[in-house]
Amino acid sequence: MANSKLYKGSLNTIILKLLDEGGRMYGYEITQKVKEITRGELKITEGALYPALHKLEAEGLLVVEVAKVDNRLRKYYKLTEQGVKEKTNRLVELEDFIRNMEQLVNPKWTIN
Amino acid sequence: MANSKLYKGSLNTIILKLLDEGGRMYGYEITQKVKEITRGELKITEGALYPALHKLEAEGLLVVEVAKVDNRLRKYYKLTEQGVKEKTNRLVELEDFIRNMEQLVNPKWTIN
DNA sequence: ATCTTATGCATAAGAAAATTATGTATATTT
DNA sequence: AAATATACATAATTTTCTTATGCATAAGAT
Repeated sequence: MANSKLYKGSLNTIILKLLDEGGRMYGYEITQKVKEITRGELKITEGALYPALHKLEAEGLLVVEVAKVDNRLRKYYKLTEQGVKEKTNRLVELEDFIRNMEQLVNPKWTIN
Repeated sequence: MANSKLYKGSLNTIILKLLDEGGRMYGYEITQKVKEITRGELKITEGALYPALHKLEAEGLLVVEVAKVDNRLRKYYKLTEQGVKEKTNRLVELEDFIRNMEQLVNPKWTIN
């Protein structure tokens, strides 16, 4: 995914958020979008992405729709109703995580 | 570590940062400090902490000093010179990570 | 014309980092 | 006396990712 181990665990959140925005996206499109948004700093590998998509689908958070464009296969994914809810949860978790990490590395107020 | 998977991969960064501030700390103290700073939201488990400390020590980023307080054992850890450098790198990575994640979930500027 | 890169999917083996479950031992609180 | 807090440790398992590989078509470069 990246040179930093910090991204471990964040892939599902990223997928859910992008699908929420994009309406529907296919795997390769997700990898490109992420690369674009992070200006090349984060590259989603296929070995991580496809299993993650399959898992989210199996969990009922995504539905897939197969299309053929230019004689090439595409699998469009979109959020289910449950997926939208889970996306919201994941984003809250992400905000909490970021807040806690910033508090840890740059404490704004001390307790004692 | 926490209910959210996002913390996966961030433990070493947390340890290095806390030791940089605290000068020297022992394992249990780290767990309490983290709980305190995050107001209970992040609990470091021993099963994660102790192996992590041992690994950082083996990598030469920490040195240990054993003490006996109230007839109980304590292993004080502190950063080596190399540990201080690595801490700096990890904090930069953390900032990059946070910046990228915020850009992904809440894009402030579009590219196209 | 051929080779490389881009597009598009997929899985399998292995590594890394955690969780969960134990285990030992002393001190303090109820 | 029992439960909780303090203090360390490891082993089995799970989760998530990397790395490597595989197949196939389209487009661009030499």
